[in-house]
Amino acid sequence: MAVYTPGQVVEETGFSLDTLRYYERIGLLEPIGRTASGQRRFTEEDVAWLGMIRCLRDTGMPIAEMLRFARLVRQGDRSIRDRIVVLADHDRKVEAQIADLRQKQQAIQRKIAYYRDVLSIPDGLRGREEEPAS
Amino acid sequence: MAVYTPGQVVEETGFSLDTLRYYERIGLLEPIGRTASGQRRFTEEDVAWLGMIRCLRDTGMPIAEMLRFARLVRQGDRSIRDRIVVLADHDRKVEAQIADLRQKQQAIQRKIAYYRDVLSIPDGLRGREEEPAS
DNA sequence: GCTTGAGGTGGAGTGCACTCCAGGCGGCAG
DNA sequence: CTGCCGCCTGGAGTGCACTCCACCTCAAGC
Repeated sequence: MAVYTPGQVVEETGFSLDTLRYYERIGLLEPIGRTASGQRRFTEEDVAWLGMIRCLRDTGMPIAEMLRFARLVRQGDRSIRDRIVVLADHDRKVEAQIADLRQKQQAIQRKIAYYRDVLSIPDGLRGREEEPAS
Repeated sequence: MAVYTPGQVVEETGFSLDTLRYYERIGLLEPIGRTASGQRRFTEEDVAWLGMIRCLRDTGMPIAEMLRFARLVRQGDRSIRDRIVVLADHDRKVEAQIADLRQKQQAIQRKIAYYRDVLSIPDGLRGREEEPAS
């Protein structure tokens, strides 16, 4: 089974070396295997788990909650129902996040449109207008 | 023209009183008008600007960039082209953010589906399966 | 007149998620 | 043999965006 050096994992996952060590320290990664001289060697499984971490992190899950999820994963198959609960809950939060982002984005786009509009009115004809209620 | 007490602005904008003061201190809000005894009174315009701030902040614009935008706004109409550049640029970033979120969300949903699948297989028939490549 | 509550100030503190540093080790290319 | 590179450790430091604190003042209600 293939193993990865820290450098390769940095390359593959996009996490910095310091971040990987940090994640191990706080227990988000279980202790990573070592060579005789003490260097880390990540397994395929470690890298896959880091992929999961990336998804959760990039969708805004705080580390404390990822830790809770990590503990569930370590409990093995009997925690699968709980894991579904955690992920489904997070999925809902991501959905809400996207909806909120879309809404705010529309306000920004309206503002851009408003500015474009102001520019398209020749200076001489421009009255004292209100800005839109953003 | 209507004015708002700090409490009313907290109510309307959802920013905390401390945050409002902080925004004024760092110059994200221009100096807010005061009563004779020194209490803030926000104008309609201040509140509208706070609405803009909220959009930008909630879509991930760092304060440093909001400050740049605020400076443009203070320069008046001749900065409108620059403001469009800033907002359009940010709009693109928000779009990318949403796309990324959607993608990560799908990975999470696949994971949920995988877990549901594991649960639906009676224990006795369950083999030694790999987790999906997240 | 006294309490209560909203608000004022300057400055220190917080929480999160890293990120950096000094000093040291093991392997290998020249 | 000598660099140098990649990696090791414990611990300190960073950046961001607030948030809290102690202490003070004003305005209104009982």
